[in-house]
Parts: sequence; structure tokens; C-alpha cells
Amino acid sequence: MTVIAADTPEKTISERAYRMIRAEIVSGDLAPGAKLKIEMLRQRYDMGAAPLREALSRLSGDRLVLLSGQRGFVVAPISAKEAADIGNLRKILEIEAIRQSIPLGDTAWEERLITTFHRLSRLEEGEDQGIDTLDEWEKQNAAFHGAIVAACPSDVLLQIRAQLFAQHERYRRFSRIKTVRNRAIHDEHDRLFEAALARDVDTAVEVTGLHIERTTAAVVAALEGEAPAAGQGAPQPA
Amino acid sequence: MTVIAADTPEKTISERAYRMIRAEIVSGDLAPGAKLKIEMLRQRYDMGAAPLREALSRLSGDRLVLLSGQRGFVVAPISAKEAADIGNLRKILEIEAIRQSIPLGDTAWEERLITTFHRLSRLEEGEDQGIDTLDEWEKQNAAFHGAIVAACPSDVLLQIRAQLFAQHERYRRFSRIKTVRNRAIHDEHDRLFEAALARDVDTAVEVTGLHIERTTAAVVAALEGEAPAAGQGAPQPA
DNA sequence: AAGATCAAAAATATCGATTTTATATTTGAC
DNA sequence: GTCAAATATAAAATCGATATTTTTGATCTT
Repeated sequence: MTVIAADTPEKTISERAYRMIRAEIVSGDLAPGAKLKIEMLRQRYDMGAAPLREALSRLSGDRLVLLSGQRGFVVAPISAKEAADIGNLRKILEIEAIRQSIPLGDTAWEERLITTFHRLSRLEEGEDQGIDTLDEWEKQNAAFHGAIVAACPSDVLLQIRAQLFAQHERYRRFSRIKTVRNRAIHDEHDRLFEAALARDVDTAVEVTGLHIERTTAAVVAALEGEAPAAGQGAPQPA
Repeated sequence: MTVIAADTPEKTISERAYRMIRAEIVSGDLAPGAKLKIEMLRQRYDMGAAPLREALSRLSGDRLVLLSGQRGFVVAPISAKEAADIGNLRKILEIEAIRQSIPLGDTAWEERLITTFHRLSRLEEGEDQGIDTLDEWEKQNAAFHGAIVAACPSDVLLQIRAQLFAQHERYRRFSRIKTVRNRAIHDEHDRLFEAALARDVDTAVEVTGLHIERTTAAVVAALEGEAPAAGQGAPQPA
């Protein structure tokens, strides 16, 4: 979540590295705790060490990568405790962003809201499309929630919110909880959508709070059932 | 605010670069909007380009540096609007951290609290020592507020809080508002200290809220009186 | 066999040089 | 004289190579 002039469409190799590695960490392709050896990344992405190290440095600020003195980079490990912390914080900040956004949304904001909700609904209500529905759902889910807060005038808030959203997404995906065609989740999205359009801030806030709380609880439960902490012990391959 | 194994006492040049540049930006030695040319930094700090670029990459995640596609790095500009945003957000997060910290503070926490408050008080009540009291006050102020939230169990929260604290500090210093021997500020610190020791969360939260609100208002007023936005137009020398 | 010591291998961090891109300057046309 | 194109300059981004540090593995000792 580096601050970059919004108009930065991958002008540098470093930027590409940042996005690619970030995506792979969030999706779980790079497992929690996995060692990020420069040489291995060089081959994987076909670039020099410099842009990779810059990208990893930035990612460590996003809490997706851990940087340890002369010992290199590691994908941030995962724990049930942190899942809870992230959920709690994300709730607080998402709510604040919504409070600021909804009253200021203009026509373009409404239209974007409608579009993204529609796309998300199709996935949540339609027939199961098969394999990579999850990637697509995560994308549309992020777009929908992003649309709600898009009118929030505070860049600082939006940036931190986006950071937490990404961290939360990583946990959600890692925990393999059922999201894609989950009736309760879709109901909440639906209610959130209606409240936002109706400019009913209090309801939107309430629904969002519950939405995040429920998801977080499910993630924490899944992680606690599985193991106390993943990505701490023996190294996992990428 | 990169995630580094807490035990990282400047093992690398990159880490040193990060800390030094960060300190200079927060203190204002590197002015808002100033161009951060690699060659100039190389000479200033006597190191190669690689560690500098890594440090700057990390700083861009802290919103202290702005990174723009093939155009290099710039010290983040400041604006009255952002001052308000940061203050607002810092209030929310500081309060949350206090809520989590105070109930969990142990004996060591209490002792640290007492020590840091004492040191801060000496500066705020004692005779004016002269020139670099401000640096010292900022240091003790940070230590005191840090001590209050030190028992907060959420690393995520503490990290983001620290980020916002640094940003807020930069604005405070830039705006040149009177902090060091300000009666109102010392009163608030005093009340906050007592409330924390007494484990009176509600009072601590209330005082902190006011404390941050008042400071932020003063900063915003100072910035609005001065200029709409600093560090946007013609380049300022470092 | 467990532990310590040393040597070899691997990986990190950094440098100096090169390539690419942006900015400033000159030149020429109208 | 003003604008635009062409050129020169400066800076950013990246690479390949090297120095340093950590980790691994082997050897020796008690």
C-alpha cells in the first residue's frame, strides 16, 4: 500500500514485482511462512535482485512479508490471534470509511455501486461455475466493498483500509471458509447494498459490522480447529 | 513501519537508511515536497543506491515518501486536509489501543508509564532549556504515549498506530504550534497519566480524544493560516 | 552418541556500471 | 518572438558481480 501517484500503471519492474508477489501471497500461492529467496524469485519472475528487494520491502510494510536482518524475507506467518486482530481493526476502519463515504457519494458512485453489486450477485446467486470461481468472487467482493467506500474523502483511511482488506482476504482464503455461494453472506451484501443506496448510514454500518464479525469468527474458528499457528515451524514450499 | 523481527538493531545499511531518512522527514529536515534524488542521498549518507531505494520504498508505505513511476521519490507533501484526516484517524486508533492496553497492563507497564510520564513532565514543567528542547520533547512525548498503549496485544493495531503517530508528529512540528511548555497539553498528559494508572479506561479515552482533537485543530488552523498546501508547487530544498 | 569446532556451501546485502527514461536546452521554422 | 522538434543532460531503474553473513555439513573430542 505504498503511496504512488494514482496514475502508476506499472511503469517499473519493481512495481510489477510488487503486484505479482502481493497477489500470490494474498491468494496463498506463496504459503504463509515460506522463505522468499531472491534467487528463486529471480527465476520465477525473470528479473534482477534490485526490483525484487524493493517490492519485498514495500510488502513488509503491508504486513504480508516479514523482513529479518541479514536473514532475508519470509511470507508473513498466520495465526488465529492475528486473524481476530485484523478482523477487529478492519471492522473499525471499514465502518469509519462507510460513514464518510455514503453521505458524499454522487451519481457516479451510485452507478458503480449498482454495477459491482450486480456482478457480485450473479456469482453468489447463479449456478456454480466450477474451479476458479473463488478468484472471481474475491475480485468482485473487493470491488463491491471498494465501491461502497469509494466516496470517502480520506486517502489515509482508504489506504489503511485497503491494507487491512488484503490481509483479511488472505486469511479468508487460507482458512477455506465457504464464501462463494453462502446464503448468509449474500443476504448481508444485499442489505448493505440497499442501505447504501438509501443513504441509510446506520444500517449500512450495522450490517457491515456484523458481516465482518461473522466472517472473522468463521476464519478464527477454522484456524483454531486446524493448528495454533501456520507458517511458523518447518518451512513450507512456495 | 515495516514488519521486522523486533530484534532488528540496524543489521543492514538499508535499515539504517530507513531510520535516518524517516527521522529527517518527521523532523522536517527534509521538507515536504522535497525531491529525493538518489545521487544526492548517496553523498549525504555515503551508501549505494540499493539500500536507499529499499528504504524509500518502505517509507512510501508509511506515507512519508511519495513514489512516482520513472520519476523517483519525493517527500510527501502536506495539506491542511490531510492533517485533519490523520488526526481523526489517529484518534480512533489511539483510543482503540488504549482500550485494549490499560486493562492488560502489568507491573512493568505501570513502571514504564511512571518513568516516561516523569521524564515528560520535567520538560513540560521545568525551566526552558533552550534550543533543542523540541526534539527532546517529541521524543519523550512519543515515549509516554507509547507506554500507555504498550500493553495492547494487537501488533497490527500498534503498527498502524505508530505510523499515524509519526505522520501526526510531522504535521505538529511543521506547523510550529506551541507544544513544549503548553499548560493545556501538560494538563491533559497529567489527567491521562492518572486515569491510566487508575485503570479508568473511559476517562483515559475521553482525555486522549480531546487531546488529539485539540492538537489537530491547532495544526489545521496553523496550516490554513499559512498556505493551502505546502510541498506541492516549486521544489523546496532539503 | 552428544556436543563443539571448523570448513564449505548457500544466500543476503551491497556496490559500481549500464540502460532506459525524463527533463532541460538548444536550434530552426514560421 | 513563439512554438515545436531535436538534441544534450541529468536522473531513475536495473543489472551483473562482489563482499559479507548465515546456514549446513563434516570432523574431531569427550
